[in-house]
Amino acid sequence: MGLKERKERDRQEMKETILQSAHQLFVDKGFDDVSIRNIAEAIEYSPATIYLYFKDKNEIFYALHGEAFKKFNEFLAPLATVKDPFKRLIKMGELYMEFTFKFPKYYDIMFIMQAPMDCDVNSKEWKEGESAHSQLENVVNECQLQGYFKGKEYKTLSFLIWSTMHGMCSLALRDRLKIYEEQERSKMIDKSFKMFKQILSEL
Amino acid sequence: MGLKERKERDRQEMKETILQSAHQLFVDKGFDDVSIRNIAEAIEYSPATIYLYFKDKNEIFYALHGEAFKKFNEFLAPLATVKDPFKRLIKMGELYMEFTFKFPKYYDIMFIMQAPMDCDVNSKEWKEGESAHSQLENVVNECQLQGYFKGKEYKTLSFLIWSTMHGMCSLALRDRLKIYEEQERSKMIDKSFKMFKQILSEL
DNA sequence: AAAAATAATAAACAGTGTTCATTTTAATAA
DNA sequence: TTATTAAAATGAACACTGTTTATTATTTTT
Repeated sequence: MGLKERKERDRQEMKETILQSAHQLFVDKGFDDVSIRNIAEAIEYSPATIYLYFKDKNEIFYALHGEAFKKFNEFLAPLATVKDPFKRLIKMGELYMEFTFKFPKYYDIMFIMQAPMDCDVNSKEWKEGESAHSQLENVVNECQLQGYFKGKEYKTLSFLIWSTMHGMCSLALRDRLKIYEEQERSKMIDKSFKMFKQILSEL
Repeated sequence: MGLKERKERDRQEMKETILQSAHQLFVDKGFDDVSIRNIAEAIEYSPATIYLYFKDKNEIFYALHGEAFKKFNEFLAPLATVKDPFKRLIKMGELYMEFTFKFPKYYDIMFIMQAPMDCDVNSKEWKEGESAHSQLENVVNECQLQGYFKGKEYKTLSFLIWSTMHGMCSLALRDRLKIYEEQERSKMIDKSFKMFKQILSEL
């Protein structure tokens, strides 16, 4: 009687196949430059078949969005070994930045791209994203227990820290540093990040 | 003998007409959702005509990009009346934020959208953008002369300040604050901006 | 083996940016 | 004023896009 189950398994496998192809193309070219037809061609199915497994391109967006956050959370795994909360916060920033420039297309989909309105706040993809964020809030909170960031609301400060990191990363990714000389440019991110860390340590 | 000149004037007028239509549509719908055909229809010309005045859609992007920065610089005009450099810096941040949420489509094109690689660094559109940025660096520099931000490179700090403002604004514009409760969300930007101003004052 | 259910697809629709041969309009010369 | 030349505008096409639907092929069930 394992028929229904096998059917369901096949279905999940097909979804997985589609997503793997989408993933591959997407990492190379970015979401907007990958068409349904591209994905279909890669898996040697017709474009219409994609629509039997995903409602529309947005649904693929969300799947990749979730995948990106999962990858991001894995990327943050080394944090577990850092006991001191402030050091962990700093390390977190460093990993954030490393991830950004190592997987720019993922960063794009995670934080920059116009995300479709209708997202399911209860999906496991969403939880994956929430996890990363609460990890930040937790470490900031822990810092406060150790005497850092006195008199500052940890949630607000967390958002401010995230904003700063995101600002630097997204301006770089979206080529808004051309106001700086070629040489200056590459070091601007490093220098400002260094300054940011210093400011945090004196807060 | 003013024939060549009139021709050139007509040409500029037509470019202006196209740009005005593009502008209007764009402010409503955003760049990606405005097609060449939309613009053509609005000015009652054929789509092909647009290409007699603009090389491609990117060239229209740049024109609007320049326009946005011009508008932004005008928006910053009130700064001239603020003598104290630190107060001026704060006011600049407030205007930056106000501009962002008043003209989100412009902000998008200025700082978020993937800008085409081939931009002319010597164009007047570009200078307009540079002006806003050097205004920031100048005011930060002036702050230092008054004793603020001791021991910090003003250019680096300027970028860090910009990054923070951009981070908050762009995360909000791109709907990345859904991790916060509906009620909390609307106040998060205000609270973090307030905290940022406080941090700056103690730097 | 026939009937019912499922899966895959070809073809079409309405849209996109862009190009080019053709036609219309305007300026010049006879 | 008319014929010729130069400029401006366009219709139609190309190669794409996301998406839908009627049709065909494949399984599963009777």
